[in-house]
Amino acid sequence: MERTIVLADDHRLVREGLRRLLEERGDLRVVGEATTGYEAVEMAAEKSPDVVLMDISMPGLSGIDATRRICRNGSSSKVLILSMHDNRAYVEEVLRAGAAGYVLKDSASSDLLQAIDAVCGGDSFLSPTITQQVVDAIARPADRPEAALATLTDREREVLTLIAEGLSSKQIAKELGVSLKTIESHRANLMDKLDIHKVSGLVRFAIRSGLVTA
Amino acid sequence: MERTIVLADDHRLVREGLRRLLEERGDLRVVGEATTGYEAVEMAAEKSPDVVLMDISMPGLSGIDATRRICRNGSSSKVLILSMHDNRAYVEEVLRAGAAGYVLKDSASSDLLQAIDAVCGGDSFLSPTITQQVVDAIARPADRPEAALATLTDREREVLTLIAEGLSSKQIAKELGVSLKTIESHRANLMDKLDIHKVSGLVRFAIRSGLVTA
DNA sequence: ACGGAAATAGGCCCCGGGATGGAGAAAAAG
DNA sequence: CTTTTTCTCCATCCCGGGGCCTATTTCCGT
Repeated sequence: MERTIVLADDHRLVREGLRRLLEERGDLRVVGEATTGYEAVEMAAEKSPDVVLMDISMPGLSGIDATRRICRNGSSSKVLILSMHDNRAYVEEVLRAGAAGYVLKDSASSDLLQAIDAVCGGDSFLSPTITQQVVDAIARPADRPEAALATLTDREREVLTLIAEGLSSKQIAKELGVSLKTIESHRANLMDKLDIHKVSGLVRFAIRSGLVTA
Repeated sequence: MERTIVLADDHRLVREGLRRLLEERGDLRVVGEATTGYEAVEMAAEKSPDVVLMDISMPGLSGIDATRRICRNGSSSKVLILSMHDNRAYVEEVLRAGAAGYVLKDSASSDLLQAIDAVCGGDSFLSPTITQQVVDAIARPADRPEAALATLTDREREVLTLIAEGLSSKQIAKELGVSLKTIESHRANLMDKLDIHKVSGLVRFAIRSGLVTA
């Protein structure tokens, strides 16, 4: 089955190179080329390609903004970002904009072809380097707060959880069936141990520690 | 260059099948098989393979715990999880345990081979389905609150951010160079608009919205 | 020019809760 | 069995801030 593709990149040589790379495979056909974000949005609407291969840095409307518009317009086209940047912040932004994949420009061509297959199949694709970063981000967080969390007693951890869930000391007291004063003590003690003296800080600590979800 | 591999799975037929699958390629050699988590840990220490291909559900020590031990022992072996479960909770747990990749059991064999190459090269690898989930998790958060967030004025959003960062109204007033009462007004207004009347709720909303990080 | 939204500011009341300082009982650790 | 930790409870002080109401200025869109 043939896949249709729109290329969006402001450098002609890059577009021509990509076009040859893609069409070499036989089942991929480039049906349009855009040189600005605006053109990419228009062309996505006109041609309804399976994939829009989008560069981020383009004159006028950036690739990120173009992605946002295409995805917001309920298009069935998948946007695959082709970028030279491997910052995690960038990646998060384009994914939030609705991109289905993120391929680095120094990837092997096989990676790009694989990415196209993945997004056409409804899956997401991230370049290995990006995947690495995402995995690091998932793996890291639980390391730090765990130590401080361990210094709390079971009861204190329970109280902290309920604080982070938005209950007042009075509500917590009722919930746990003890006196208001008791909760206030636990509260004071855990704040002391964690050296966090604001509700906002406690909530963020509880979320980082996995006691509650944001 | 030849890669050495240790298989850890409690089902013999699975191990034998994997062994053939891997050795078919010529540059992969299975140097050991483990049937429990304990055996996997021992074998990783003895043979120092490039990759430990680890099932999660094994009698005794689970694959997750085995992964944790192997990684904590400063082994240079990469652990590649081979699992039938695609729960995000599972994935996060094994990644935190130190696994370099996560491959689903219903993947194509080419995915598995690719995963082995990736982790040997120092990259991480996630099965496409898993990548999809991770991307969703990154992309989603900004969707829901965005509507409510849009009803806030720039100033209110600014104040909300500072509240979530733990500043008191007085500090925010100083920071923004306006009167305390002004901040209290903004505060009251944004709480009204969001219908969130507790600091804890505001902080969680701000985190979900991406205004601040946990 | 007029109406509305946003940003600014003030007053008043009162509740939640942080800081400080004890104190007794039960459970775990030694 | 003693010591320590944990959980329980109480009092006083006073600040931060939520609820409620009003008012001024600026700016934007009609």
